[in-house]
Amino acid sequence: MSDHNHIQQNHNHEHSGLLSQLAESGYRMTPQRSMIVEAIENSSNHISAEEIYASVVSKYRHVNISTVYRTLELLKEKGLVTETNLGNGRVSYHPTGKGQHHHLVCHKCGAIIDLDETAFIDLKEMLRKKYGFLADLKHLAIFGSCLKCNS
Amino acid sequence: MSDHNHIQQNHNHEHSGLLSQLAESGYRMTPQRSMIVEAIENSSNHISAEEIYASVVSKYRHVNISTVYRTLELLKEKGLVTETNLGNGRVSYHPTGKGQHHHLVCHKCGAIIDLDETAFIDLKEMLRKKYGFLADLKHLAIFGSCLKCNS
DNA sequence: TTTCGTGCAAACCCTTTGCATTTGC
DNA sequence: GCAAATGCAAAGGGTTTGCACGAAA
Repeated sequence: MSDHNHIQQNHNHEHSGLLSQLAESGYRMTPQRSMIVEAIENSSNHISAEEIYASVVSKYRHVNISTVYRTLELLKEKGLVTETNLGNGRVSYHPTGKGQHHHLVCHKCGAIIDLDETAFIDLKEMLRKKYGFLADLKHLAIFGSCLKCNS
Repeated sequence: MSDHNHIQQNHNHEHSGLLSQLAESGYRMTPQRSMIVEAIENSSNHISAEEIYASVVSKYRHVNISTVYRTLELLKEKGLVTETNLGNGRVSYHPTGKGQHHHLVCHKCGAIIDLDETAFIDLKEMLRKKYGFLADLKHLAIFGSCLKCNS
């Protein structure tokens, strides 16, 4: 469920972008990091820590989920992935370089509708002008009910 | 910290509004519920489960936090309180009857700026028209950095 | 070889649940 | 008196941490 709305492709085929950027920052190249990064880059859209773990473990059984969390921590610090709270205590990750987008999360059917990054330009501008607040709209998820569910 | 932006008052002084509404729904009146509801209604703005618990326990030592969670569950079901995720894995509660508002959360200093419920009317309308999505904007928190922090 | 990264297990935080007891009505 | 609410303690889910071992540079 909730994946039929993800129509975003991977137009950007530089090999292991995130991985090479980690390496350039002086971090070591390990098979685990390589697989974790691959899972993130191959995900159609956003992917949770558990999903990354599942993907990696299906290749190498001996990977531990704490390594996934530690790698995500690194990637976040370096600004290479963006974290989005999609509700239900679930946090998802997305490579920053793939472009930002926003989420409309239907609390009835669980569908996630993606909006491109320009969708909230007006909102952002309003908040800046009125409140001097620089909204970090890489992270925005709005909850509600979708077209199908509020018929 | 983060409380200096809460300048909202309790203009609505009917005695124990939430409590009487619970009673009208057939639920029993207990000292625990009364204290929990009081803590919510007296909070300047939004209050977490732990904060409610702390407030109640300071009066009657024998209250248990599970009772707080169970009462919040009831109040949510009845639509008497609104739940807002202010980040940091912490969820806050607010009496629905006090009027809705939105939050700008500064991830640098932790300040929470309140916006009144009309602030996102345009946004809501845009989402409805463009996507048929009925945004539930009782819950909205936007993260970013505030005027003081992005000087 | 030496520092960094990993696996493992245990701890963590917040929230939920099962069950026996107490309480409101 | 009886159903509903509570306290307690234990479990749950997702995430983090300490530590000794293993692997990258």
